Amino acid sequence: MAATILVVEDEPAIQELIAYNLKQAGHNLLKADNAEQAMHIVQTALPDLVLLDWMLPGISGVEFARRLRADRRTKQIPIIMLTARSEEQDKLTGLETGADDYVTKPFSPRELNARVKAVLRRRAPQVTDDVVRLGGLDLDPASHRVSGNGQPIELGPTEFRLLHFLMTHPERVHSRAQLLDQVWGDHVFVEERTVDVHIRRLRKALEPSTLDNLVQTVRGTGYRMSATL
Amino acid sequence: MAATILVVEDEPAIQELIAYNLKQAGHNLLKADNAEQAMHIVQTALPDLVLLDWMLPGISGVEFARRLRADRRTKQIPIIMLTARSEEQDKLTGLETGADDYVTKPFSPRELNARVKAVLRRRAPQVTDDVVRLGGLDLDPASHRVSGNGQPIELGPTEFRLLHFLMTHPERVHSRAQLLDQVWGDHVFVEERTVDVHIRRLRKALEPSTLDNLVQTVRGTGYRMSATL
DNA sequence: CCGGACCGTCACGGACCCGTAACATTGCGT
DNA sequence: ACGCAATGTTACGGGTCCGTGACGGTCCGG
Repeated sequence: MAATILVVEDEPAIQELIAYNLKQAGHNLLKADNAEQAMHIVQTALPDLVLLDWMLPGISGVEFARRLRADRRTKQIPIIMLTARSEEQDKLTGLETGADDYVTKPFSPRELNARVKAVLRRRAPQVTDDVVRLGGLDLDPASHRVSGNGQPIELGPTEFRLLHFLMTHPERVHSRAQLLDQVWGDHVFVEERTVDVHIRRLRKALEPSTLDNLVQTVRGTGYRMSATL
Repeated sequence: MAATILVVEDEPAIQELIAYNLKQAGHNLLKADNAEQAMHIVQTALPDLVLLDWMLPGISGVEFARRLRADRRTKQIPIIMLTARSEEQDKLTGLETGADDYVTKPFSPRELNARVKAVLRRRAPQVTDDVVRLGGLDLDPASHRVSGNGQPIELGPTEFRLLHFLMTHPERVHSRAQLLDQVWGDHVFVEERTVDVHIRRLRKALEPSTLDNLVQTVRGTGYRMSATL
């Protein structure tokens, strides 16, 4: 539960307030009061979470977030943005840019802690190279092998990455766009329906093990990996 | 708890009275004595609450409220209306228009403060994707799963959003128009009776868990989610 | 150069869901 | 008790979303 958190905030008072509370909650704190400094810290320390003030001198919070998202090493670091007003516009821009949540000033320490906790919990399943086991499925990223109920399963590269992602983020609905981002990679221009086809191929490959119903459709939303049966 | 409040009132004496009291309570005050002026302030300052006299020269309070509700940026700003008469008609019109509460003149400062406090506290709970539990129902936005008394429940997309909204705003009556706004989205042209049908479908889906009576009808007003039984 | 593996797209058909109307029922005022 | 209005309930047509098979293209290794 203890995490390294970077706070990017130019007002010393607010930064102190945040830092105090998060230290109380058992986190390690890093501080920056502008985007350049923050960028440097991110590159070297790779924090688990960034608390980002939306209004910054020099490079804005929006731009900073965009740069984080552009780099493969930092793209999955969650961002909580701090915004002065509860303006709908900011929220939209923020969420589009890739912020995971937002907190409007003024905020209570309790609220801040709750959000931080939620975001960290949400990102909990870290992508590792460990063997993933779930619901009778075994997937080994190192050897690139998959087996269902002991029987080996043959998968193409894309289906493998797809299954890997789904298994490491189970019990959670992923939109086709999210799957394209996470499995195909950013900035690829591929029809969303393509996801359907690969889901189909994945299911077909899981059929012999009668594990194909682990991959479930949530109509109007996306796909989900069930953890049981 | 400190909030920015806009007072729209044409009688200087009453405006002063209100302003004095609310400043004492620690709020930031904005004042307007007609609707045009008020509209301008709202657009630029985005207050947290509007105290609105129902009888105004020029554009009436009703019309002003309607305009607030028409704009996406201002539609969720709560409104407390001040009405001279305690006539049932005014209350109904007001609540239909989207006022959150009303205070009838003459009122005591104590009552006014109480109402303001209540409305601010009541402000829409922030939408998070945390699991919602209530009265035996579990709803998980992330995995898009619902269960009642442990048994899984199948819902269509609309019923899911409907139940989600009701569970996050329980013990409160929602008119059909409000439900259409919140669940269907803005600017959709859908018959209000459609809400009835989806309520029906939701109840039917909850029947197997004998939780269907959690969704209650308030005749002449709308629907409400009960927190118990 | 050829063939296989893999991928992205498309088209078709079916399943599902939604909005509406029409009818049945309930609740409330008189 | 009666009648009106509000709500419950059901059925249906249309539209959207999704599963599925097929097709052409690309990339490599032989």
